[in-house]
Amino acid sequence: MKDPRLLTDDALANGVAVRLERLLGLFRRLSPPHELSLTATSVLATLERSGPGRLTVLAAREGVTQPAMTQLISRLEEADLAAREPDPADGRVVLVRMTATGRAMLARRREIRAGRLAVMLAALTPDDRAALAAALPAMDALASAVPGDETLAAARPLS
Amino acid sequence: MKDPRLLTDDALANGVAVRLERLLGLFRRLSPPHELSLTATSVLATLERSGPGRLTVLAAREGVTQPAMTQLISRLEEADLAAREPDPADGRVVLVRMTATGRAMLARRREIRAGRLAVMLAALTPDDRAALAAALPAMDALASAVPGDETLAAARPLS
DNA sequence: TATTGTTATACTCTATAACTATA
DNA sequence: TATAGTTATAGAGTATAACAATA
Repeated sequence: MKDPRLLTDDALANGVAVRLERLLGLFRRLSPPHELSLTATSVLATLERSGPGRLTVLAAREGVTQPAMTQLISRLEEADLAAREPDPADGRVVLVRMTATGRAMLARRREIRAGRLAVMLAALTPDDRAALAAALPAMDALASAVPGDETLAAARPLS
Repeated sequence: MKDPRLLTDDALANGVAVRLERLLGLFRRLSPPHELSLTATSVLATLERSGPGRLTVLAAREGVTQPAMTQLISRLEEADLAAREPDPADGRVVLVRMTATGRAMLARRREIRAGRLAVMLAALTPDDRAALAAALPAMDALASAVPGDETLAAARPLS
């Protein structure tokens, strides 16, 4: 332990896990209230980031069952936030895509959240803000390291 | 914008919000599956951090209604994770506290989560790990800036 | 016969409204 | 009369099991 800036892997994991737990609570309070479930929001975000995908793949990614995803997509479809499309190559498959309305709603929610977060960030010290800014790429790397985070089209339904 | 390390407040807020959104998904997948609801976990964590508190205050903090909290506490009590106590000073009040079992369960969940996170952190570059370690105090400051994050005993039921 | 998705049914969690007990 | 909490009832969201359609 020659370099005090570096923690052991275990200590860092504990530290990050604890902060994520607390920031999760913060995030929930920052988010516009329950017009949309947490999973629904996550599915829309996935569709926006990775493009249209199979229902089975979406279910595996969100950690819910296939029937649950069927119903969730039905609800999103009813609200005009997502849409089902047939797969020309395989008649059994349903491809789920995001609608323009869904994209707009996601953008609006993010705007509200960012606005509230900006108020809180303004209360931090400049050093803290700089540290957060410097950690953004690392957060991206961490989020991208999630197994199964390829494009939806390529991903398989989990072995 | 003389210093490239510093973003505008709005850009930083957007950046942090986007990362929190993605890391939230990561965190959900890292957590041991649904033996305990997200709100239940959050309540236990709050009780551990801030000590015993009123049911009304807990409800306000978690953003759920008072009846929902009544039922949640009943479930936690049945599982021996939390306990109700009367308030000697006011016969209407119920004080909720955490049990030793609840504390142990929370610790076990964190251990599992940290273990899984350690694997993912090991895949990052040393620079990324250092950036995350350097941002931990800022994350604490951010989480502590949440309005109503005083001790539960002092907090009021939200005006 | 295996795979993709849907339907049927039950359980958990939360909300709103009505109620009880204490201040 | 106001406040703290509970009970009653309804709805959203999820899981498991059984089913239909395509490969």
